[in-house]
Order: sequence, then structure tokens, then C-alpha cells
Amino acid sequence: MKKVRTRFAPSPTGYMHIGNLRTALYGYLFAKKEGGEFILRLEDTDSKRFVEGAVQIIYDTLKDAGIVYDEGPDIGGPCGPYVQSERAAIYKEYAEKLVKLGGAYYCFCDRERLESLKDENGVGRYDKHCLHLTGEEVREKLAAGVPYVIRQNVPEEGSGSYEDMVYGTVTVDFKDIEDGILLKSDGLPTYNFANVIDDHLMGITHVIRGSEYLSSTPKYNLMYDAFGWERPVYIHLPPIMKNAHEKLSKRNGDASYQDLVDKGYIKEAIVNYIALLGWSPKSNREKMTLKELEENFSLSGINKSPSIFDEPKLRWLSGEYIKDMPDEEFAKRARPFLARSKAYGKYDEEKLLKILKTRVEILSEIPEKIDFLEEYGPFDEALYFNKKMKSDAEVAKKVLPLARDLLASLEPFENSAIYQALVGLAAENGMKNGQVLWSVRIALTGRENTPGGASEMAELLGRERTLERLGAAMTALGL
RNA sequence: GGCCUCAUGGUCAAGCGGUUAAGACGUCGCCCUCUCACGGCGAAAACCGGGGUUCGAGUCCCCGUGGGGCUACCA
Repeated sequence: MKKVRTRFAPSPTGYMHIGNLRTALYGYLFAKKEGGEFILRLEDTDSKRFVEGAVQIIYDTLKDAGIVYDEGPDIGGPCGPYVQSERAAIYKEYAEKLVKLGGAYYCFCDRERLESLKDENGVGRYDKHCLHLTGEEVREKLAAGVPYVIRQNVPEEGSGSYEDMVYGTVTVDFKDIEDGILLKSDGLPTYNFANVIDDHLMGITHVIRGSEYLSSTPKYNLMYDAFGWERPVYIHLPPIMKNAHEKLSKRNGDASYQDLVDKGYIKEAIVNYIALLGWSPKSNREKMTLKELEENFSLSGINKSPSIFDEPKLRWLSGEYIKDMPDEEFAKRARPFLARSKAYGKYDEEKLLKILKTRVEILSEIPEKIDFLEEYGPFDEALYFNKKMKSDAEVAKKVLPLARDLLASLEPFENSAIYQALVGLAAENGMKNGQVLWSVRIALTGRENTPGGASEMAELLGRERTLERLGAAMTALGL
């Protein structure tokens, strides 16, 4: 059996979108699952669309996501170069060869004539005008330097079929396919042509790409057939949508890989999530590492219908990754976000992280979750009221002084000891635990909700700040 | 317009002729609990419509409707 070779062939025109990344991911997963190779090729034949820095983004994104290619522009390989703009001579040679084989022909029609072929709606296909030029006429024009393109010669009758691995049999009548341009007048190939030549020359066995190529695949096959080359297996992927009507794209939103990483989504979760968009594993387990995805990937699990990118679910997955992450790893990843908080550097980092770990799904939530530590100030005494805890300002007036005295000398000043002490205080004074705990927590933070209980907050704040705030709260209550 | 293609809860999806139509996210409720969160338990929620085929259709066929794509000297 031939070794499986897949490729990811992006055009360096900007950001890596989630859809692009998924196409790359599936190509990678399939190749690895089959023990094959995955290669990266840059399709930059349209100089007008070239965007500075886009190539680097492609390298960086793949690397960051853990998608490693076996051959590519920056690492080389036996089928290079892997950049189409550096392969112009190859395409020209093959285009001329295809002309000789009857699969293509020279066309000298100018734009004006081409325009005249279209109807009021701008539709109308080429009429094969130049196909009927004699060999002599072609030679003359070529010699005279008349600008030309090379067009594919699509049969006027019949149809082309192929078996797509996800969509099944796809058939298109040749009469619905135009004699597309293979080699532009600037000498560079169009996507269709360069793609076929490169995929063949690079030994690609499985073409994995978006479903937008579903109906143009028969014309690729025509070329493979004309050259006498073996056709690859096609695997078309449904689009990833922003909503029911729009495809995910930079223009519609900002769901590029980098944007998500910047927002603090855990990158493994992003990769995991997009693998699940359009593909479902045999088992019901959804959280999977790249390695596990490689092992479990299968073409039969690929879905045919478009899927909508659901950020809430990505959020959840990201949170799962955080919760399962070793503390040191979480610390490493959280630190840059921690640094954005006012509380950064003023509290014990380890304690902060511990509190954050189960309360954060994406890293960018970190600052907002702990900023409150530095936002202590006068607050409404109605906060002391809690029906379930049977607590209110009057209770607080009783509790706070006792708590302050108790905590002033408590050793060690640490969560469970503090908790035990406060509960003990409640018992001694015939109060409910909640009355003490609630009052203290409110006094310490001035907030109805905090990421942790009274004892945890006290530990975090430290003895000095705890006593200080207890004192301030008592003063506010008129004590 | 022509052609290709898709259609199960709000979202991702399982299902591949006979099921009480999985599971996950989200939502809601309950439990746990020093508030929040975590965790546990539970609930509501779906086969686009119409014709066939069949003893039997979410599953097969046709039509319709709706969505997406292609129809460039873009990829």
C-alpha cells in the first residue's frame, strides 16, 4: 500500500482562521493515524493578495497548535520548493505538456472579447474560440508576442464523477464547467492548475480541503486523467460557520486562532474543540489530547453539514483543561494574565492561583476575578443581611469584635485553622456558623460574592490586612 | 439564473429500516457548601414539509422549502 501523504496548502493572505486550522488539523490527524506524512505548501500564486507577515503566522500557528509537518518551506524536503511562486518554471512546462496532450490550449482572447461573452448578469462562459486556432496560427501569435493564457480543454459532452470520502458520489456535467485558465498571462498558474501539478509531484494521496471545491473537482480529475496520473482520494470538509448564514471569517468576527489564544483560551482546548467541529469520535469522550485525537481519528466520523462555532462550548473545554492542569503548568500560563491585575505582586501567588483554578475558564478572566482584593472600600451595611445565614448588621456588630480578637493572635494564620477558630467562636456564643462566617467575609471584602469563604479570604489577605479591614468595618458600623 | 451540496433539541452531535431518538455545551431545578465556584443528581428541549417504497422510515427514493458553495487571468 502506498504511504499516505496529505498536505495543508494555505494561501498567505492573512490570519489563520479556525476553518483553515481545522483543515490543517484533519490533514495532520489523518496522515498520522495512517502512519503517513503531512506536508505544508504555500500557495502564493496571486501576488495581489499577498499579505506581509502572513507566512510567519502560518508557521507560528501550526507550531503553537502542535501540528507538525514533515516537509515544508522552512524545513525543506524531497519535493521542494514548497512555495508555489518558486515553482513557476515547473507549471509552465506542465502546461505546455498538457497542451500537447490535448488537455489544454493557448488562448489569445483579450479582456474585451471575454467581457462580450457575458450576459447582463455577468455570467457566460468561454466559447472555446481559440481551441479552433490552427497550429500555424498559434505559432504565429506566439512568435509575434501576443499575450496569451493556457486554458483547460473541457469536453463539451459527458460528465465527471468521483467518490468523495465524506460526500459520496459527486457528478458534474462537463457542459457546466468552463474552460478555465490554467496559466495566466503573467506566466503564473492559477490555483486549480498549480494545485494539481503540485499534489501529483509531491505524491499527495489524499486531498483534504473545504467543500467549496466539491463541484470543481471533476475538472481537476480531467487534468489527472489527461496526464495519465493517478487521481488522489478526495476528502471534502463542511464549512465552519459563524452563524446559520455566515461562514467564519476574519471579516465576520475575530475567531482566528491567535485571537482565541489572546483571549486566554487554552490552546489544547482550541485544537480539541475544532477537531470536534465536524467530526465525532466513536466514543463519547470529548476531551482528548492531540495524541489521542491522532489515535481516534477516522474519516467515517466526519460530518457533512456545516457546523456553527460555539464559543460557550470552547469555553467549557478550556475550563476543563485548566482544572486538569498541574498547578505549575497553570501558574506558568496564568502568570501573564495575573500580571494584568492590580492585585498582582501584593498577594501570595500560589494562593491566588489555587482560588482561580476552579473559577476560571479562560485566562483573561483572571484580572477581573481578583481585582476586588484591591478594591476594598466603604460598602452598604445591607450586605450583612442574609436570610439563609440569619445574618445582618446587628449580628455583625457582635461577631466582628470577637473575630478580630481571635484572629489577632491565631497561629497558624491559615485557612483551616481560621475556619476552626471561627466555627468555635460561633459555638461559644450560641450562634450559627453562617452568622459568623458570613459577617466576617463581608467585612473582609465588602462583596456579596467572593471566590472563596471567610477563612480563605482571611488567609489570602494575611493577618495584617485582615485585622485592618475588620477594624475598618467595625468603625463603619459605629463601633 | 445554472450547477454542486447540506438538513436530528438553542449549539456540537450519535443513529446507518424496528431505539423509551445517545452523549456533550448551554439553560433550569435540587444536593453539597463559610457566599461564589468545583463536584453530584435531575429536568425541559429535536428528526424542515409533502409524497412514495416497506409489515415497519430520523434512517431508502422523489418533490418542495430553507441553508451553504461554485459559476474570476482569487485561493
